[in-house]
Amino acid sequence: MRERLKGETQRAILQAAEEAFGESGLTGARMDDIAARAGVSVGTLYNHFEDRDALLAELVASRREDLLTRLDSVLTASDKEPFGAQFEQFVRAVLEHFDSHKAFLAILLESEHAHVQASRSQKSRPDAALLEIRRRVEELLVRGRIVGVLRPEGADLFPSFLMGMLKATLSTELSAPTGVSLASRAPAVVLFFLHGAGAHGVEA
Amino acid sequence: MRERLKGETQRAILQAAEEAFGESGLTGARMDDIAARAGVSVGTLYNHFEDRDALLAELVASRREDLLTRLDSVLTASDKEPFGAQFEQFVRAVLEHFDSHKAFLAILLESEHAHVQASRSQKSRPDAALLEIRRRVEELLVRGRIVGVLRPEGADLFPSFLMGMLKATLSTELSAPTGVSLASRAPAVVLFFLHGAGAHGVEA
Amino acid sequence: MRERLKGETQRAILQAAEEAFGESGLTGARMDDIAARAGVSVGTLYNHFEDRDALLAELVASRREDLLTRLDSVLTASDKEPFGAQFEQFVRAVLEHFDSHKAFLAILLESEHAHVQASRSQKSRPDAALLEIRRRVEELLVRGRIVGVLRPEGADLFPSFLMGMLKATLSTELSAPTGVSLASRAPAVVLFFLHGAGAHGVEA
Amino acid sequence: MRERLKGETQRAILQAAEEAFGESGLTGARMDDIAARAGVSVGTLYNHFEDRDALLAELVASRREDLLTRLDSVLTASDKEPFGAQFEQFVRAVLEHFDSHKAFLAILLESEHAHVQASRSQKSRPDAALLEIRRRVEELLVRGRIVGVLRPEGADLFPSFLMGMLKATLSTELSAPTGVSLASRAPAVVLFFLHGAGAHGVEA
DNA sequence: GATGAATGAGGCTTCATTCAT
DNA sequence: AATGAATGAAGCCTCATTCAT
Repeated sequence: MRERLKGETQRAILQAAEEAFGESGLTGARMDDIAARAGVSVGTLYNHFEDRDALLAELVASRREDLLTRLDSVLTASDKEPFGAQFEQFVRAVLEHFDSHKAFLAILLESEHAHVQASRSQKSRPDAALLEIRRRVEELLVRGRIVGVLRPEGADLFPSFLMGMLKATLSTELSAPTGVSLASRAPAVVLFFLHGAGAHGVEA
Repeated sequence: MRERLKGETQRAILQAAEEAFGESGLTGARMDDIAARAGVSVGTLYNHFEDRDALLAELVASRREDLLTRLDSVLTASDKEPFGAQFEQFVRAVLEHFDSHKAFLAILLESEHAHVQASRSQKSRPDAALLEIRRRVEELLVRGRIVGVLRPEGADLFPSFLMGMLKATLSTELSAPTGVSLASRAPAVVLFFLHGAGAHGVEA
Repeated sequence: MRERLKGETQRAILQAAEEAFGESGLTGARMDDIAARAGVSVGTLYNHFEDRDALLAELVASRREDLLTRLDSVLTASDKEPFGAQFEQFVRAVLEHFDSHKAFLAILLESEHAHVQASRSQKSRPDAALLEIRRRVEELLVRGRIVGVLRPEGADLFPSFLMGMLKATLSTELSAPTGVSLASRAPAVVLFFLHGAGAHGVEA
Repeated sequence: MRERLKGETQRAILQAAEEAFGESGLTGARMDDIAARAGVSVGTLYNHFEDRDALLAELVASRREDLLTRLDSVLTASDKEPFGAQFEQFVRAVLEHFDSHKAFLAILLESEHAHVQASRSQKSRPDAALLEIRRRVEELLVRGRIVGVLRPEGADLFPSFLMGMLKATLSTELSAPTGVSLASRAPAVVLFFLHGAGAHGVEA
């Protein structure tokens, strides 16, 4: 039962860290603050994690795990469906995850080019989560091309564009919160991705 | 603020700051480092700028100025051209600016959600540059809708999507440099924006 | 304090502490490390000893006990022998003890001037062991003077010199281990102590 | 003249460090304390020295320099004198240095086996000073053997014994201060080293 | 103006000790 | 009596900012 307590503490710390990093940024979050939010003392943080970087790395890994598990199950479950349906479900799954982890994802976006920085350490690669999403996006789009729903010309840029659109969806909400769930925008994202913004027979 | 920029030292400091912020990030760049790069002492930095934030703000303002001047002249010059041509020139202008200021723009992207953070100060709003781009994007897209090239349904999301695509274009290059100029991707961006990735008679 | 040592756990802890203090130094040894070496938890350390200092004090007391018992029995047993023989046996006994407890004695030497420091506490006086040795040395040398083997001039410095030579013997071995037992150097120490390094008819 | 000030500060810091390390020991001395004694702030310590270890290393190097310069000039100056005279002057020079740097030397002795510890770092080897003294001792004693003043039997242990005696002289004074200068004990050290404690015609 | 040494608040981390299980 | 997670005071180090020269 001490085990359970330990697990609880660890979870509380990760939760607190998610809030703190989300609010204060990758470099701005302070260990003291995380400890206070988790209702423990600083020392306890270090009983569970090697150092600040290890804590951040673990946090990112844990949240990434959640998302990837989700995405993979969506991809698997909809594997027999037509591409359009699978695609929309995938987009929706990503946006739903964004809905639940807005603040934290903001810092992931912030850190996307962290390798450019000589930040506090090299250990953590928070942007790995985005890379994993991108990998799924690439696989999915390959399938779309194979089944003939996506055109082959310029297809190498499609993953980036879709990632950009997804990030922009989150980004816009973060800058100007509307309260509307991001997931509800999935159809609009899909529609735009497939047909663009041109006024040429979308309805066809 | 305008005439100050006349000074050679000023310019050198801003140039040094652009490099330092680009390499070390918004919170990582150090005044010592900037001074060293500019070939002056720290004290001199403070003779020219109130504090770190003012220096950053001035830097952003200066670079933004360049971009906006450029964008506005493109928009004005192509005002009589068909929407498609004007749109492509606009996109190209943005990407060309990205080409010349990659490192610095990386930190702009990084800071896009800085207001979420309780960063070192509130004074500087580095993301204002992106907001200004976005404003032009919005105006441009309104024109596209008016002339009937863009569809009205879902049009409120188009500016975000375009911004996302532009950022993704930069972002991809930063993560995996190809050496190809971003500007050369302008047509692909335009094509995707207008028609999407779908295989439904783009040429039609 | 005496019967406590009966406990197996006690003994294990003291043994672990001897290793830890020997390896990491008086201030460097950590309670966690001692516990781990002893195969118990930190809590257990505190069930057996008031605090870190008490543990160290007990350790030193225990080891000192061993040495002094040995020295006293040597002194008693050789009380009827000529001074030279007794002296050599004494020196040999000290060096044999050094042989079995090198690492720990290194930290005793380290701590010899601990009273100069405002170290972690005042409670423990680890150097008391050395003081006890010195007391025996003094007694022994007084006898040597009485029986006429040692000269009276400058005799007040002899105890220090002998202590210094004994420590130097250990010290040299610690810095540059030869594998030769310290005890085997006893005759050389005695010879030097009695006759010095001069080339003036030692054998005479 | 700013140069001069900088030099002054550095000297003041080293002086303060000597006191602090002398009083509180190698691991006990605190950067705050050193700063306070030097009349500067912590930050200033770090403007002059990389970190705590570098400060300590510099301190030791500086003091070692003083001593070695002294010893070498004594050795050179007395090179033509008979061995006995040169030897006594050497011993006196060492003891005089001990007189002026008691507290600091105490910590050097303390640290002599620091390599046994996994102390705060590996950078500083404070005991190098003692090694340098020992090297001079060895050279000097070789000369003594060559000129026939020292016997060859057991000569390999003589340097250690002499070092031990010198340290013991300091050590005794530290434990039980008499106020008498260590240098005044030089003749007694020399006499003992050459003739030992035996009552066999020292006067011869 | 330029200089750069000094400042000191603020952040990270360690580790002896406690105490509920 | 043993356990080991939690505690938090204390120490090291960083870096934006100041100011005497």
